[in-house]
Amino acid sequence: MARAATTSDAFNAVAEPRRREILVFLASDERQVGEIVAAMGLDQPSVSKHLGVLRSVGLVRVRRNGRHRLYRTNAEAIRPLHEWTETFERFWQHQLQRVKERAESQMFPKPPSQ
Amino acid sequence: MARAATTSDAFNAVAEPRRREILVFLASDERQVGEIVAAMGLDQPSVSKHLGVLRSVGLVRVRRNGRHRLYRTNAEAIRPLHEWTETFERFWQHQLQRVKERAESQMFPKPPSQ
DNA sequence: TTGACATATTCCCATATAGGAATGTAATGT
DNA sequence: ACATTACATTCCTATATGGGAATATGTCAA
Repeated sequence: MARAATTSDAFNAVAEPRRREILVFLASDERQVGEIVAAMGLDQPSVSKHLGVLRSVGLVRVRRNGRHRLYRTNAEAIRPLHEWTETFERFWQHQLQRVKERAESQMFPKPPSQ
Repeated sequence: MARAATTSDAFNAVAEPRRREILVFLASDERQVGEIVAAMGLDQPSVSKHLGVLRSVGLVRVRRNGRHRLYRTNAEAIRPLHEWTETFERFWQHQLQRVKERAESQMFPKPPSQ
């Protein structure tokens, strides 16, 4: 079997770095495609294709305005990723704790027991 | 150009759902490959290959013990994903706020101005 | 040494890319 | 109607995939 499609879910869609950039760029304001092209330094068809992927998994919303199309990030669609990563939060806190404790025991070594 | 390698970063590595399952499974305890195989219902070479991808981006750590290898999730490596998604948190909160306000204005419609 | 066990690696193949180039389509102004 | 602007879509190709099957590697036990 091949790799799952980029359009299969948000995890696959955001694996591409340019798509992450686009999502950040569109997070605060609506933008037309031309603005995204200018900001990303990609050519227009590439941007349109990335937007197509993002649209197909609900990561962006479009609105037509004359001959322009206004895209905006749909932050809600990023929540599942946030929540998945959050399940590991307590573990990396434990790991940091261990690192910290080891560092402190280097600075203030405990006397050998006995 | 083709899609970036699954081994190129954590974003690409976790795009595969079985790898996400493995990471969850290995989050709390060390496990040997055989246990992962049993838990995932994949066959052994597939699991080894997934572990190889996860290892190459630092998402898991291995320790050898006799003929076994003990894998464990390195939660620290998931933090960058968490932090990236976190940049959108305030936006989805705004969006929810707007949805909430619209729902409330349906229940308690404002009188038309003028 | 030989065999059994645990895991990794290699080879195979259908499939999906991302970008580049070219072309299609829809809306506007004149 | 026609040219122009703003996007989307299609075609192309090198490349990486994930699973299955087979095989290699490494470790222990007798």
